[in-house]
Amino acid sequence: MKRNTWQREAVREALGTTDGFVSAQGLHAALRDGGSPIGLATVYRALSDLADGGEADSLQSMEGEALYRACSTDGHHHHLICRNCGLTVEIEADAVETWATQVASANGFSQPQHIVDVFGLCAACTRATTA
Amino acid sequence: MKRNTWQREAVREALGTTDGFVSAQGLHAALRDGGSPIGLATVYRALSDLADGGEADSLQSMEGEALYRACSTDGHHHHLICRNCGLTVEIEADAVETWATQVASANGFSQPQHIVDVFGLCAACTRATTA
DNA sequence: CCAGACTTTGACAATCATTATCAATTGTAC
DNA sequence: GTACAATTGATAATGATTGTCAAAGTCTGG
Ligand SMILES: [Zn+2]
Ligand SMILES: [Zn+2]
Ligand SMILES: [Zn+2]
Ligand SMILES: [Zn+2]
Repeated sequence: MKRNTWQREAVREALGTTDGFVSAQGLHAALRDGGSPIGLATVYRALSDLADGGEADSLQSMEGEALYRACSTDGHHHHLICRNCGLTVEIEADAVETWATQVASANGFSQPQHIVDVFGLCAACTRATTA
Repeated sequence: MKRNTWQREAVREALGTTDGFVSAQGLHAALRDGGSPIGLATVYRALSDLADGGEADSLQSMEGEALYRACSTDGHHHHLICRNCGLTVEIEADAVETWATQVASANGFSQPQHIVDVFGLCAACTRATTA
């Protein structure tokens, strides 16, 4: 059975108060800075569990690091992410969903999964860079 | 300036004769098995160069490994990949391209990039699994 | 054909994120 | 409370990738 520990709750809450995507390492550092003695391995495990349970979304940063986020949208969706400040916008795109399943079946593939992420510079970061 | 070495050519050729996506490690192993004394670091460097120069496409496997492939399509495109045997189909989807740029600009993002990959089981692997 | 200047190579060490270990701790059901 | 299985966390192990740097290779005049 699944137990309730303050560690798991701490991770859930820390993830909830974080705006963009965070890495396990980053969240662990934040928790430690906040005075929590939580262990790194536990943060990895908790994030993995949250992702499995659908409470968190995960993706790979362009540097190959696994990032997590507690999204407000319940269903399946994708993300538009600022590669400078991490600002994240949740996007739903039925057109992409149907396209993915269709391109898969059109080529005889079953059990399709897809990875769709858009990275860019948000308005604020664009302004800051241009200035 | 960029020099010509048999190592670079060996990597280019090995990549060309490989069907699906390969990892640096995998390509190095294949070259070694083929009798080449090429070094691992060199394979990493060569693949990275080929990717930079547009001669190879790269993506991250779902396990986080960097994979490379010499694609036949010249322009920008995406991939439909069998997660069992690695069979890869190159797919072009203008609809997805325009969607990505539009969703970015609609949210004030500039310099959009996107990652779009579809994974699944190819017809042969689907049959093998079901049988 | 050189020589010199500059690149590239490759064995090896160093990084760095992530996972495995495993004894000690802690939730939970009765 | 007791018993017992799940969880934790310090630490070691893993595994891909990158850094190092001396030795070897490549190219370009002369
Ligand atoms: Zn930004
Ligand atoms: Zn989707
Ligand atoms: Zn297959
Ligand atoms: Zn595209």
